[in-house]
Amino acid sequence: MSQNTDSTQHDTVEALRLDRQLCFALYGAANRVTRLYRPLLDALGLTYPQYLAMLVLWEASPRTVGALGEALDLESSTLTPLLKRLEAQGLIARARDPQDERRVIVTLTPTGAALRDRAKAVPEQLLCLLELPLSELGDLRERLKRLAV
Amino acid sequence: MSQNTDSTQHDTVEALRLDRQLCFALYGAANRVTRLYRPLLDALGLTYPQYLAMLVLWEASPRTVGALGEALDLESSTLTPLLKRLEAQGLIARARDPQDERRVIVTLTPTGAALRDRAKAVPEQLLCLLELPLSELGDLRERLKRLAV
DNA sequence: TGCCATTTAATCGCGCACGATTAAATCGTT
DNA sequence: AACGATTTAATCGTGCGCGATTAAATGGCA
Repeated sequence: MSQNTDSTQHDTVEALRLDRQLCFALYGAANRVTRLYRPLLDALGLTYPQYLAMLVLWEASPRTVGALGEALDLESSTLTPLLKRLEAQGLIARARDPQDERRVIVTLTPTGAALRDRAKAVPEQLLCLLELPLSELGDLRERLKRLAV
Repeated sequence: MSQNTDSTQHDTVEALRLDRQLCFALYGAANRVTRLYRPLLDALGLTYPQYLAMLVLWEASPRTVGALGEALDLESSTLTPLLKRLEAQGLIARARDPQDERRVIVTLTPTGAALRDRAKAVPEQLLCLLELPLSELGDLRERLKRLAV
């Protein structure tokens, strides 16, 4: 019985340690990468989530808030304030869709579209900071995309 | 020249798209995993970062705030309020180190230590939700740990 | 001993991130 | 046409996460 108890306790220790490593690795990596982006994005006046929103808009500009939320996997409770800040910076415009007044259409302003030129150096700069071989990058990305669909 | 311009523009598009995929995959995966933990941790009355702090404390209980911050890679500006909430729940105690009044020592209360029993089911539950083969898990963890040291 | 540099947490302000709720517009069905 | 269900953003409250600053204790050195 003493052996049984030991084994159970050992399993608990192992399970919790494993869990710590798994989830913590993801949590820590995300925090570290955000910190890595900060100095690069400061120059553009963007936060990391704002940069992500701009990346999505640079690919296709007039988008509804809902479509942005789908692309970024974010709720309107997160997006609405973020978009208001981008609007206050003059990078985007927000307007109700005349066809369907429930929707809000987000459009890049000329300033917002122009920011793309200054942003194009960011990916390479970040890659340098990451010190991750390009070969591993694609593989890691695919694994993460599949994680917790 | 037109070809040169096209090629440059194409590179920019590609770089920004790649960047979006790389950083976004990490960002999205971290958000999704946090959302996945939420219902499991609600039962324990913990948030995900609070759970991480408890995992660290369950491994070694009297720890300074600084040591916790090192283990979790978090600043005191994040940890102090989080620890105050754990203290308010009766899971930990915070006290100045008599040997060095600058330090604050964090100790598990009996309640906090006992919570470990109820938490031991969490890793397995999460693994089920993740639907990630165990074989991939360790590999992913190692890659993430190396990411952006 | 006295004094300046360093260490350590705490505080403050800002910007996410989310669940729950609300409000308005649209849709469907009768 | 009417009215209940659904869709869509916005709002609210809570809890991070961080950089910058502050305050207190300690250490080191003349």
